[in-house]
Amino acid sequence: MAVAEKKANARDALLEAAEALFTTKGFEAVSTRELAEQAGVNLGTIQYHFGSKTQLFIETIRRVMSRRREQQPLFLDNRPIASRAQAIEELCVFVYSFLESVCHPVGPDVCKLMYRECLSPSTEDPDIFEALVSSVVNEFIRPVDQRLVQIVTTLQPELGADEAGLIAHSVIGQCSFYVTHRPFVTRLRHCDCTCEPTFSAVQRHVATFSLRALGVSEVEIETTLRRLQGRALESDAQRFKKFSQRG
Amino acid sequence: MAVAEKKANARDALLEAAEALFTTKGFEAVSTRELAEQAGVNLGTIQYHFGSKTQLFIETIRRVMSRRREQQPLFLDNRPIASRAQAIEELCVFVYSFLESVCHPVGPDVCKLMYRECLSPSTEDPDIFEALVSSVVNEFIRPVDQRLVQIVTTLQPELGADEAGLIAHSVIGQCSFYVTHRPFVTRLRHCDCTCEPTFSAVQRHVATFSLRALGVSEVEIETTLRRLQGRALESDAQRFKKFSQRG
DNA sequence: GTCTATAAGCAGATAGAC
DNA sequence: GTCTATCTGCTTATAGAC
Repeated sequence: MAVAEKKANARDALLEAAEALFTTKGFEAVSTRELAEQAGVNLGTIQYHFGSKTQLFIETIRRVMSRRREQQPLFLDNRPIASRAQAIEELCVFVYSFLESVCHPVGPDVCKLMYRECLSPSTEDPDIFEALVSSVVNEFIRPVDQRLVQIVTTLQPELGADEAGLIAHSVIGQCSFYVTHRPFVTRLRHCDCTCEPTFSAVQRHVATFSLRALGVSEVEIETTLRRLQGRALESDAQRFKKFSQRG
Repeated sequence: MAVAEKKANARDALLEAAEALFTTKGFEAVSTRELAEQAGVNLGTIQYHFGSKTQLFIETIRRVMSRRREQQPLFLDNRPIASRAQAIEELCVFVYSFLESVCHPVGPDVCKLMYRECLSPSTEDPDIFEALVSSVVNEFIRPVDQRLVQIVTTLQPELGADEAGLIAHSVIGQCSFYVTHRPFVTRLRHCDCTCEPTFSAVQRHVATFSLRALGVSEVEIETTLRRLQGRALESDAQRFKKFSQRG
């Protein structure tokens, strides 16, 4: 489509274009001609700098995923959790921020990339599969999982690692549902749950549902949500947006 | 690959081959030549009977999804729920059976099909998108959602339709997590959660987590799971397998 | 390091014989 | 209704001039 942006460096221009095209359309659907045109470079440049379309894709995955990690320190900064009340608060902040980050990505949509590519035939290439899985796990899933396990074991210190892990899956699963099932839920409910006013209800529900399952009382939940209202949650979302936009 | 099965009818042979190939490899990754070869028919037969590869794919989606619905009446037969105790039991049966059906599909893997195709560029074709979304919602998501809403509103009759729907999302989201995140969780946990002995722990966890969030007491949960152990859950899984295999 | 030109192959769709 | 042969357009990758 649009071409002719200033290019400092053919290699970097290609990586930029690859990021934009691969994350929106997927590996198979993007042709090398399209990549070259978007980057404003010659077709042969891809072979010269990367050797193949596959290798360019792999480098793009690594770049995107490692940037994603830098962009989400907000609810993952592993600030120590001193009290039960703080753990409850951190879980709320986590759910609100994580849902925001997966439903309304500001940069490239890494969720779409990982779900699409992990099911698509491109992953029959073992190089692509390995790059995808290791990048996604190290830069995206593991930090999220670790933070959740930290929160959960503060709330229930008697829990083993396996049980805490399963609880982390339940929280992540509830959130990513709205990404993986989005078109189907939109049709089913006749509204897009990732848009307001439903989105706020979704955030509140996932936080509440998870806290109830963790044995937190209604009073504690209400108090925390009211305390956070208009303060930490919003400021955290703000911080996320600001941080992401400068990335 | 393998060819030369007896073909009663070229059209049916093509639909059979299309089901096998499209569900395992996806729309883009299957060529018309491959389809014709697998079906043991001539290449031109596809155009003659279906007009295009796209139309053959759409008919395949409809066929697969409507068959899927017939295969899962077990936890969706909408048998009336008379008591709170029965609602708790039905939720357990639902979670165990639903997880089994999505993690260990006996026929074509409809989950893989829907998640892959819904993110892939094939859905830029509005005909494919419409066929996919309406089939998935009508034959797969809505029955599951309705059953869950029925169970949840028995447990908490004061709930509105929106809140009950959000709880249904939470249950489905927890289950489908193990499908959509399977390769990543396998790497993260160094074991495949869809295989024993972890799979049983997952089933038990999702049921317990959801019931706790619905305010069901530990005693009620324990009693129900113990009662179902070796009886309803297993027999329901058996029924599912038997029913599916004859499909 | 970047360019043009082209190779080699596969895609979906079609024309026309039978 | 099924076949063969072919058309047109696309893909990735490469060879060689500059």
